[in-house]
Amino acid sequence: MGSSADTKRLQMADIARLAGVSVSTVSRALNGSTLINAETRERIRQLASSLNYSINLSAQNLRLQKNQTVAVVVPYDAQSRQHISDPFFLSIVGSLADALTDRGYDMLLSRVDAEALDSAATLYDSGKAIGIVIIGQWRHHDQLNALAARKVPVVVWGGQLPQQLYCSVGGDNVGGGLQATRHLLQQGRRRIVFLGDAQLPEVQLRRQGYTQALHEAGLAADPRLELPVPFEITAARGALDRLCASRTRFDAVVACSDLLALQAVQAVRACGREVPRDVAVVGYDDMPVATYSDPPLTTVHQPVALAGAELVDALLTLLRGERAAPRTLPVHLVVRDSAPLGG
Amino acid sequence: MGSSADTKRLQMADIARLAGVSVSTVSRALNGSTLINAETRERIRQLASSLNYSINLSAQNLRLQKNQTVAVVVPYDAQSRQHISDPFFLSIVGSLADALTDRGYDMLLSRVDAEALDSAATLYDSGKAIGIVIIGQWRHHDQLNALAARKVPVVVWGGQLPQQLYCSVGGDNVGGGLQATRHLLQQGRRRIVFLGDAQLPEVQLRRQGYTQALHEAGLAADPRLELPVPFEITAARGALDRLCASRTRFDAVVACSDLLALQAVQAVRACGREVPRDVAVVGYDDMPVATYSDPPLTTVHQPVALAGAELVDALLTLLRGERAAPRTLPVHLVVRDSAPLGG
DNA sequence: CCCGGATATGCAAACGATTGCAAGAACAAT
DNA sequence: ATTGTTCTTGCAATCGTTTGCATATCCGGG
Repeated sequence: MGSSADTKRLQMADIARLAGVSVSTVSRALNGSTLINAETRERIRQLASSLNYSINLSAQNLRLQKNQTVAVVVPYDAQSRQHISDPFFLSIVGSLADALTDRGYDMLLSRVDAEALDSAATLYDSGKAIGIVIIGQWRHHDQLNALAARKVPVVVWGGQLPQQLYCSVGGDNVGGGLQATRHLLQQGRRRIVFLGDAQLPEVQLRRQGYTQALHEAGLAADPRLELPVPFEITAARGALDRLCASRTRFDAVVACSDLLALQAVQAVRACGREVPRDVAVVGYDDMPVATYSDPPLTTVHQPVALAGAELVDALLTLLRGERAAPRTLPVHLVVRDSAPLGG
Repeated sequence: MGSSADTKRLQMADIARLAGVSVSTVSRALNGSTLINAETRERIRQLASSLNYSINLSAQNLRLQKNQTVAVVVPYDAQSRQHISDPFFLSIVGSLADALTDRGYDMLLSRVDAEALDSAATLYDSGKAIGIVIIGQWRHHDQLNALAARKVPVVVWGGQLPQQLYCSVGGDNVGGGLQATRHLLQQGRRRIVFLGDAQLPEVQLRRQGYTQALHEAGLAADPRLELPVPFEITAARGALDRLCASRTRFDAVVACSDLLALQAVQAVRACGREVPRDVAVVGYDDMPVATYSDPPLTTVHQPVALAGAELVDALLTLLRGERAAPRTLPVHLVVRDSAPLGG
């Protein structure tokens, strides 16, 4: 009694019966076919909408072999059971939601284990989605290549790598690393820590920019200054504290996210040094937190709103059967107090 | 040539032909029916998985009248064409993704115009989703009631109102407003600004807590101190600047989000006053930005991780045909520097 | 009065899976 | 040799739409 299931869902047959016509007529009327008498068509439409009828999409998709759903996959770290919580990824999700809605597609949001990115293909194989957007390459460039080889329509947010079969869209990571590091060098910093997990392609590329900037300045990269912190924020803090406690000197930090940068700020302060006087810090992503933080972060701005649109457009290109080339979106350094000009 | 569409998707009939059996046998084998000879079953499963076959869900859902998809709706403001970008809402989305994935459901993320919340019902009527989670009540309590009256399985993140037919899950807004305001009163603040759009039920409830705390302290609410700022952040800044420029005095602010609180901090500083010395500020939500901001925000913590789980559980209760009572989740004040103890 | 051509509608076969029922095969008991 | 059981498998109907084709109705012209 009172079950929500006792109200059976309306279907065309019901409308047809009430209107005294056949289901074919209802189908055509609702689809606006001119075969149907204009009056009848209008009458059926009124009836349907007054009953809040709307079509059963499983049946329609089955019949028309159609589907307007795109899967968006946010990988998670199975070991740490980490949630989707990184603000940057969530922003990309929001941006994708906007872009897909604008273009009339539905968005299916899924999580998959970051170690088994290829399992995302099930979403396509099963007909749940016509294509897949994966946020981040993580450690599995190979699996992504395998997906593309299988002709799964997939676009990945991330860096562009050699030997890449799939389409990627991402910020200019080399450029970002380069700009951040150059800026610090111009302010006279010489011992610059690089903070990020270089097993991730994007981080790897940023480190490439970092190294290149050092070389331009005639400096060699010091491995002791490369902190391969895991992705998770709280674990990063430990590594930072150890660095501060060690005899290793440093006067600046390039971090691979704004939250990492702020952890660095806190670690530096915890051992009695000041930002930016003793240590300048540059973040990455330019999330809202960067403007409001103490100090406001100098950071590499990523074009989030553009990201969603570019990812979706690339996927639609693939779906039309055309080739979609990887794209690199411009990034730029936003200078704030954590690594100011003239610091 | 080279089209991604030229590889036709596998179906059961293909597997059946290759295995030399009928589709019924394949169906039963893949579903693990014991009717099928164990050897045959294993052979078919191997074949299917080696071909990356996976079932067509439109067909399966149609046949089984089943669906494992829940729609999550994030309303947007059609006037300002505002994107899904509020960090709190995005966090709730992340939390829902976790909760749904854990329970084996898919999540369809949609946007709808906040003025037409009832249009979300299409997601249910069309069979796209078995139920709907709407994030926020916005101005349309009535529309939500209408949905519930129509037996659409819907759960809403928001406040509990009188005359409410739908199930809501939300933080304790009255309690949050009360705690925030009491805290400020205890620190000796007397002219407390309330910052938020009271057309939104959640804000309305928080204001109720605010007013109640004032009464407890023997104070009357001063309408000039209630700033009905729109939801959008940048527009709020203007209202704040006008308040600062006017002769209206105030020594504290209760804001309805952390970002609003930080706008208040900036406005206060812009007219030469200090936080918290001259004006104490309390935020709402306790997003990451609150810990890193300058100053770190005293704010009302909302249980985001719990929120997703509670919303999903409530929806599943409805889907079982049971009644789901509205739930109010506990919130608590986190005291940081923007409104410290002894300030 | 009959016929041709619109115009409007219905019949029935798909789409890809599931499942009740029937039936074939193998074998033992009578 | 006949019958009954048990174990496997296939047939065919079904889920809710869409759509090619057939059909029914109505009109004016010959």
